[in-house]
Amino acid sequence: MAKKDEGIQATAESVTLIDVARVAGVAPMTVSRALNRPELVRSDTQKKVLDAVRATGYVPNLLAGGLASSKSRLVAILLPTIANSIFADTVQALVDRLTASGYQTLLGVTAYSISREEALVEAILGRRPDGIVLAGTSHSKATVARLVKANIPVVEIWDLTSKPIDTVIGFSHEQVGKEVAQHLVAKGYRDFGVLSVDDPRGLRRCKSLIAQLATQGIRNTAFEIMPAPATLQAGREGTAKLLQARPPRIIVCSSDTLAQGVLAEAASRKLNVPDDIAVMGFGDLSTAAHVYPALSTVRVDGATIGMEAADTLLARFLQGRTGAVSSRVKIDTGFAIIDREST
Amino acid sequence: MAKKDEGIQATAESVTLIDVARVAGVAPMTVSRALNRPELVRSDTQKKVLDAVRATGYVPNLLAGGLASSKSRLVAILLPTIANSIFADTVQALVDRLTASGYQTLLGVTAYSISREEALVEAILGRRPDGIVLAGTSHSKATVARLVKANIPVVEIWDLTSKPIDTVIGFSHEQVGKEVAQHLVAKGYRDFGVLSVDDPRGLRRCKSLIAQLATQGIRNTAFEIMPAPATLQAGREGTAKLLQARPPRIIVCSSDTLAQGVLAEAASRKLNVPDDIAVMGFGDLSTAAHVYPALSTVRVDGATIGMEAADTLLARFLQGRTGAVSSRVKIDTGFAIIDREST
DNA sequence: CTGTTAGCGCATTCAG
DNA sequence: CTGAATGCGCTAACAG
Repeated sequence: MAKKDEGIQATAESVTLIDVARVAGVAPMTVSRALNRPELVRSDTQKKVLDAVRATGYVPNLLAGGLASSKSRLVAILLPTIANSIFADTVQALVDRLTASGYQTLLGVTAYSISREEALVEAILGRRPDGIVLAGTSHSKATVARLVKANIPVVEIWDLTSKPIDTVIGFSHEQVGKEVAQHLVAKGYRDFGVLSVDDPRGLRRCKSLIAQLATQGIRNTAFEIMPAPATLQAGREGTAKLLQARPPRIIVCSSDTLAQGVLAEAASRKLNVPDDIAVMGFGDLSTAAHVYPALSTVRVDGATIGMEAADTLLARFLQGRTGAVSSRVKIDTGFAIIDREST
Repeated sequence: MAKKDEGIQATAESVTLIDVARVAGVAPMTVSRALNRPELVRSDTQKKVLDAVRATGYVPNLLAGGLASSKSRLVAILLPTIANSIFADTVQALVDRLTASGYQTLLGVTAYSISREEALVEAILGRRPDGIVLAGTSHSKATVARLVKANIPVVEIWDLTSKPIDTVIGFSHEQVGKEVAQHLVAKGYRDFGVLSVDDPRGLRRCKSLIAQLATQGIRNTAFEIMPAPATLQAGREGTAKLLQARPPRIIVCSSDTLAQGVLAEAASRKLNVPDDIAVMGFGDLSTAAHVYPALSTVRVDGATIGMEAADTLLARFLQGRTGAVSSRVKIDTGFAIIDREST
């Protein structure tokens, strides 16, 4: 490469450890130690090194470091979506905690597609992350195989399963559906409409609810499925469809966003909630709660899921490469039915 | 779990290029080419390689690849927050497009803190990303210096400045404030209340609005600043404060979330919008628009910003390492005032 | 079209 | 506590 030639401006072709060592008057290895394990270095050499780092504007090359140490200090997070996200709290908590411990986060968006997830997992594994967090517990065989082979901590979140790949943190969507059904039947409801978007976990909640209703003798439940993503508009349209058939006494939604659409549609039809028609959502979107005091919902603690996931990973990292010992941890974060009806 | 005692189970200590080469009966370099530039390889060798890859379960180590080629195929994105995010559309578009072109995205959350941004930039630059996207145009000197020195494409989004580090894509927050003021004054409003959260860009919009009002002879504008993040609750409380002094004819908010709070508070006080009190938001949150047909707002096209940012980066990547030639591109994506008042 | 040689920048051994 | 050798897994730049 041309040394001075046209004298392109201070392009400073990357400063390396060696440059710093030269300036500090020590061996490269000493610089590395001063930066990564300061406790192994005398404080005066430490100072020399830090001065040299500042003087040179050295930025450690983590690719090289990772390659040499096979520790990337990277954690990958795979989510269906970030727009309109009930995962926002989870991600925020996760990223916060990991960043505080010196880990960086690689973000992948699967768009609810198992094949996209598969491609992403492969691409991401190439980056040799120290850990990976996946939303959901339903993955392709190939994905699971790769994950297992990668031999790193894997945390599946926002769901529960009897056979986690490694660790799972979340709650049972079937249980949500079942308990909501029981709760509402106990309150006296008999005539249900169910409105869901086409998202796997939402559908499972709704199907479980319908199944539970059936076991309690309620079989005439109308079920409307809208294409993802959940929007207010989808909620309104779905409501219109449910109402034009045989108006149910209560509409249960797969998410609060949808539920808000129901409320908006109800308002525009001068239907009173919950007296004319009751509405149950999911997710405890704070927006919804404040604007619609009558909206009942199911609260899930997204932030806790994120924190637990981060802590699980960090604990694993500390205990070092434990080999392929999957501990198969299962944490049920639970959920709470929030009944906001004034009745 | 140890199957063969000390023989830890099929830990398959990472398959490398060399293993694949051996299986395929070719040189390592040929494997590399078959994977990265298939057009340079005969199709039968290509096939042998792919078979070997499948047989071995090889996953390329991108750390090593990046180190050797000084191309990481990584793009970093720095945002103030992802919760309650008006950035969601932007990120979605950005990630989608970059992923489609084989780039992965590293996510950093700055929490509106310039010092956190500084630390994050340093950490992220260590990963040698091929490009970086930052929200905002206000950074510490050290951050800018590092970014310039890194000699990679830098895209600043969601704002505009006369001195971009490299490329800037967004709109002028001062202009938003000014035009909103002009618009509302032209409609006859004289008595304003302004409600903002303590977020730099939101404050700039509000201050600009107040300044413009002043130049038009309106100086009695009440200004309430709530701590970030913007929540519905903050909107309600801020409204209460504004109303208890001298109720304004219109309340302008730094965001739609806040505006929804205003609307909720107004509703609970039986105030009619926009007749008793008008409300102007920012961001065109679809939720707000559907639920409150009377909420005026400023629409910004987040998805376009994301797409433009991705395209800018991809174009730069294609044209190769151009050296330190910062083209200083400036793209004004504009904004639109949406007046939903029935008047 | 394919193989060979030589690092990329750092951390893991060991010595001293 | 510090230094020297060695290689992580891959690709650029050449040769053939």
